[in-house]
Amino acid sequence: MNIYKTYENELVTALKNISAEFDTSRVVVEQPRDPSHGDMATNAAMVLCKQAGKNPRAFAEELLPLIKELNGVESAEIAGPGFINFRLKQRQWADLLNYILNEGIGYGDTTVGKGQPVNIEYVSANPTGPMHAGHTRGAVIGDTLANLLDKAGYKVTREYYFNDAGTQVDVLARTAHLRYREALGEDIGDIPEGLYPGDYMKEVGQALVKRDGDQWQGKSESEWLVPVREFAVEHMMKMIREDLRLIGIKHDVFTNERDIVESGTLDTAFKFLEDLDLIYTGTLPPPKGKEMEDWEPVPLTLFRSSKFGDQQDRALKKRDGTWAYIMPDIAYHYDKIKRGYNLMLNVLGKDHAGYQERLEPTIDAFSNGDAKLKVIYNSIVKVFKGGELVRFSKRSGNIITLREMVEEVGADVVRFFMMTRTPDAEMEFDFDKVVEQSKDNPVFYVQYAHARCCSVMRNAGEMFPNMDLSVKALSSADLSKIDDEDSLYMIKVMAGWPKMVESAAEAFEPHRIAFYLNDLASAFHSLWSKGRTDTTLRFLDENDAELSRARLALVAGVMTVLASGLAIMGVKPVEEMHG
RNA sequence: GGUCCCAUAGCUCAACCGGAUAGAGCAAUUGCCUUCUAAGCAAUAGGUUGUAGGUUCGAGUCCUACUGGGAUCGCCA
Repeated sequence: MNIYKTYENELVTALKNISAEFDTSRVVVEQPRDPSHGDMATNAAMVLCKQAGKNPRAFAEELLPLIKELNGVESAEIAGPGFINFRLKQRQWADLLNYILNEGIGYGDTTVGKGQPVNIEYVSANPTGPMHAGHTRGAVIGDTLANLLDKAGYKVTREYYFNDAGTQVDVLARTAHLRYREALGEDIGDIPEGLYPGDYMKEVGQALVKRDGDQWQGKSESEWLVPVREFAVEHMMKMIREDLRLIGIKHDVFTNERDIVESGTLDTAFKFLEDLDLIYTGTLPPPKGKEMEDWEPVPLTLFRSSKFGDQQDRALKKRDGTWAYIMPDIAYHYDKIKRGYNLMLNVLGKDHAGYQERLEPTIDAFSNGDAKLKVIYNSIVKVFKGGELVRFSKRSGNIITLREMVEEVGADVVRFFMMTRTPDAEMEFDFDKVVEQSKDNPVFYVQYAHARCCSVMRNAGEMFPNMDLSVKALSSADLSKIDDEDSLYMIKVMAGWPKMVESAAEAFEPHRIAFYLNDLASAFHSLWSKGRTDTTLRFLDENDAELSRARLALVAGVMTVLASGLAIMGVKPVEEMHG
């Protein structure tokens, strides 16, 4: 239940009673930024004044009685350019709190997704090494977005796509074979240029020895390449899945390029485009603004993407006749559409800019315009350690792994922190700051609020040993006793949760949840502190069990909403803080 | 050169399909721990939202041009 939406609907109904002609699509009821403006505000007069042929304030005068008659409205007034602000009776807020307690963790669930299947692809790193800091942000964004859309009523599939066929994977196989020889006791010296130098490859070699013994030793590459490659890919994927599990990420579906090709999906997709006369043989113009020494015009198999607004047509085959990288991706999205996804989200690094635009034409063609791909690009994370920028370099093997991050600062910090910026913005992850100055890390602030709630409950248990502190029991408290301004404000912040879920889901912007939780925690910390100086505002009053019960209901509500939000973030709602 | 993204307080960032006096945290200054956990609270200060126009009841948000920063362009992935 979104209380603002409820009032908006009631208001629209009332407006239609005045005149069925009104276009009320832009009428909204929302929470004013400034609480002194009241509980709710509507722009109805300003939006409709033209249709009514009146000036905004005069029209607002006419609408005022309408507002005052809405259920539970205590007062209403006109402000600014024609806003109508109104306040609700205490009872409305008490009822809302009761509702929250009854909904529990499911408070904020909405149906805006209408059960629509949505495919969220994220991480999708190729199996050539462990997860590192650079992968982490996209992983967290994707997973949080999936949680969010799930709560918003979509049918979510979390998908991982990897390439197990390209040159990168052959390099992996060669590295694995070298480490395999090492594990068999050969002195391999330094890892040659062009192979993966990381130590994580050692265990691959050892595992291969364990499985296959020395049967690949001294054989030619053509003999061992395929089996070793397969083994190494499998091993890497296992490693990646374990890494992701460290931050609570588990994909539903893994799809690989080889399957796309071998199952014939790629050929089918290509033929589909051919049949639509979108494939031809031609020559591309030389790339602009870039020195290309080895460029020469060659006839290639091209896709008429320019017909769909692309800058130029795209090559689908290389000059040697093999598929260009884009073709398997095209086929992969063809496959997604065939699997019933009309909404496909893809979380990618910003270096993939243009991916959406390159794939959109084919997606339009495959789905007849019904399917939509939305790529969420995220900027890089700069990792600082010991005051210095850590550069990622696979070559040197000098990478900060996801595992290291989790071991040093914990999964909760990693997950929450990654969500405190819009995906677009670059961010800095400073190990020292995150550990030393906890104020720099909002996850503590939010978790602390939850821990404080738990603390109040524990104290209540001591003060009133016979009181039933279950959420259900507390919801029967006399909530009319909650009438101080700060407590009511607390409820109003909670009232905004369903709307936050909806708007964040519609915009595909999960980071808003983090900011909301911060606000919610802030309201609670403030309320708590009021009780330090003014004992009449404490949650617990030894001499008034009923009042205590009512206030504990409020605390339980805060706990519930915090837990509900933290669930989306994939962060644990802790019961006490340590250290 | 084309395309896309970004520009908001000293720093890092918010601002809910365009709403009222643009908000937090950090850094600065000042109060609050015999009182439900001070990883907290309260307060002060800090702004021509890069520049110039436009659209309208109303613009940080939309449009145009410009300035500055980043990414991208391919038969690479």
